[in-house]
Amino acid sequence: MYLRYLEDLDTKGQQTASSDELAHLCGTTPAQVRKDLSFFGSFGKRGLGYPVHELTAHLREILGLEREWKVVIVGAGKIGAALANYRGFRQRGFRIVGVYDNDPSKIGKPWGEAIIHDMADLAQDIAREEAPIAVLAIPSDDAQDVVDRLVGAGIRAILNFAPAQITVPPHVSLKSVNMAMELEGLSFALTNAVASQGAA
Amino acid sequence: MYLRYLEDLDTKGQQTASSDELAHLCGTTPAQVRKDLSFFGSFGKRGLGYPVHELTAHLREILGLEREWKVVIVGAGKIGAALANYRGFRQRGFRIVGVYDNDPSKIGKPWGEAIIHDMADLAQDIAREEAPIAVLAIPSDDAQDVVDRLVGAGIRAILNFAPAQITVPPHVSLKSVNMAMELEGLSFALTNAVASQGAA
DNA sequence: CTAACTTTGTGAAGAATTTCACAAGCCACC
DNA sequence: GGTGGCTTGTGAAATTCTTCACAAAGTTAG
Repeated sequence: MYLRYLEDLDTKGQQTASSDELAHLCGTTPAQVRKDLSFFGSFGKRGLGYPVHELTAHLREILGLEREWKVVIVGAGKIGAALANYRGFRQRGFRIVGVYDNDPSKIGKPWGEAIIHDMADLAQDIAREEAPIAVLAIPSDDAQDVVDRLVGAGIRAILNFAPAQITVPPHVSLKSVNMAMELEGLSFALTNAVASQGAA
Repeated sequence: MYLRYLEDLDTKGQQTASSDELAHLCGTTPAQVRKDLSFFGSFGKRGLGYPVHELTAHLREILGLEREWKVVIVGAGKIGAALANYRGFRQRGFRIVGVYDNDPSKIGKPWGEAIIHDMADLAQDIAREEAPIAVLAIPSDDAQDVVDRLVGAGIRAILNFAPAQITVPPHVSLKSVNMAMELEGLSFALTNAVASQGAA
């Protein structure tokens, strides 16, 4: 999150930013900003603040964004389409090297710049391309099954959009985004009128 | 999350579930499950566990899912399409009452079951329909602007898919989902090879 | 060069969350 | 009815996370 705002400031040409300014932008506190950043090193200059451009580079390095990551998208439905078209991925160094589906009527059809591949080829393609990241945009029922195949093919990280709980071995990283669950969280907030404001 | 698994168990016909079993399913600890549930009341039976069907109903009530929520989708792009088509919403009591865009070439076109409306009508429609929830699927640049209009029209909760930090007054609930940021989290995990497994 | 002013980095204090551990309650079986 | 085996609910302990507060270090002005 810090990176996002620092990049903004950088393009605006701002040289330095104080923890106070960053905190205000990110909706947190100056002390939190300083603690967070100090975890990775001592980037700031006392009396002046943090050097925007330099810190941006540092964070990109820490996050591993200086290299290109190959990504496969599994599932050529609406969510898959939204993800494949999303410019943010390419901009940030995530290159989509393949889109896969098991629907015969879709296989071979063009899909933006890519072509939809048969899911049967998934394993060997991952192994050959050495794509470490997969984005899962398929129905829940097949999710765990496909995950197991991905893991078997050597995938190292999965971003899961299927509304299913899936399990992976400890050496594989997993993040799940569940849109229905997010809405349910809002439903709870409305029902209980707590006005629990959340920023992210 | 507990609700999701309890529903699964319920359809499987399971009568009761222990905190141990729920913890295993959800990837947490039995003590955590008990603490969480006890926050809302005393649902379990000692020696036996939690009554699956009954607890499901309780949680649905707590989350406010017994009623129907009207939802508007703002932005008829790929992400909007994915969301509008997503069955999980309807299934869980979220009814999409309108889709809006400001692109003249899209306005009036059919969109699944609905028709794309002009964003200019957004405010009055929200007020008339009394839709309390909006899903934001538009480019970042317009996000804060549209949010302000939604708030002015009386929206009470926003689910934001635009990769922008937006602010709302305290009486409005906000959740943001940022797909690029999720991928960056995975990039960090891979780069630092911590094998930090995350379930959600 | 000095003095006044800023801002970081970080121990220590404080707050929140998670885990532990165990009494109390429930069931089943004899 | 009593006994043994489970499982919840919950104070207390342990851990983690956040905030405070201030010395150290840098900047600017004169």
